[in-house]
Amino acid sequence: MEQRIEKIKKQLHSQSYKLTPQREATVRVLLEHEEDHLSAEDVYLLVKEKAPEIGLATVYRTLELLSELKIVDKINFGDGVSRYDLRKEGAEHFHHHLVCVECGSVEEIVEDLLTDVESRVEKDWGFQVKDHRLTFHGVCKKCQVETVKSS
Amino acid sequence: MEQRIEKIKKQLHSQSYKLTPQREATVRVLLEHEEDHLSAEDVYLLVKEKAPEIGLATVYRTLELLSELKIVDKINFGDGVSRYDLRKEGAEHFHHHLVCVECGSVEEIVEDLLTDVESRVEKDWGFQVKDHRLTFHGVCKKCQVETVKSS
DNA sequence: TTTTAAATGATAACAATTATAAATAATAGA
DNA sequence: TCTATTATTTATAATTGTTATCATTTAAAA
Ligand SMILES: [Zn+2]
Ligand SMILES: [Zn+2]
Ligand SMILES: [Zn+2]
Ligand SMILES: [Zn+2]
Repeated sequence: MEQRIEKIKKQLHSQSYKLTPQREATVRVLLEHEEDHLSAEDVYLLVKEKAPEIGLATVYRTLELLSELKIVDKINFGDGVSRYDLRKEGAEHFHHHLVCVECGSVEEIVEDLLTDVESRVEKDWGFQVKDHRLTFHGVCKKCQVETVKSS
Repeated sequence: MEQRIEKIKKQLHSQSYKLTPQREATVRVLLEHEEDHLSAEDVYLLVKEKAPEIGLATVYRTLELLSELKIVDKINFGDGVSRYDLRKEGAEHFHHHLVCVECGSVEEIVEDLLTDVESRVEKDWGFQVKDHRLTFHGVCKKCQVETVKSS
């Protein structure tokens, strides 16, 4: 935890941004909920628990800043809200998601499955890939079992 | 054109929906702008040109309906708007997109590059894939040339 | 310390989307 | 056909997520 905060602090400093108390509180919330996919509002409410004086605008600004520095990725699962997802330690690219259409759960795939696909895209379409967003929609393991049971 | 409208009409009827004049006008706009990625507002303005009496809410409802029937796919490129994209004729899955971070252009990949990846996901993660969303962010062919020129 | 710039908090403004209710059109039954 | 019922649409209000504004605070520089 502390190490990762320290690292993020350095990333901010390298672009001459400061890790203010508000920003640190926000980053801590993101770290403590790394498995989740929090909306700005979610983050705001969680940060408020430890630092009640923080404003919603500051949370939005912080998340925007962290996005620009590629510390978090902004993602949208189709409900009207943006969600903010910490990059995995040392990850070059954004990780992938499995969204269950039955229960709404979101699972993560950290492994980069797209190496081959991306070289094809570069070669055959002449498009220089910098990053990607890949989400699978389907039925999670748990819901598959449920379906079998109830049939 | 007429064939595809006829087909969509049947898809609607099969779920006991009607192809009202407003819905037809909306579908026509989508067909005429198949290469584009129109927002609800975009569609509304274009439909209004031929059927000025249509209301924005109707366009939203129609797009929602077409989404449910998998006639169009709703996609979000990270600006705050949903965009609506007709499924390619006979396509099983949603096609992919190449978004240029320089010029904002959006190119399409109709070929399904994910067959292997999806079978891995099914096998190794036990997730039953129904559909996907894949977008690459990077530099398009044209902007790569620009960069070379100006350097 | 004084000056300057950066960051914050409260709140207003904005834009996209959804909900509501009255009007219209289509459909089915008598 | 007329009537009743249902589906659909229009106009508009309400809601929601996000961004902009501005006065205030904090931190850094001179
Ligand atoms: Zn994630
Ligand atoms: Zn599930
Ligand atoms: Zn497309
Ligand atoms: Zn480009």
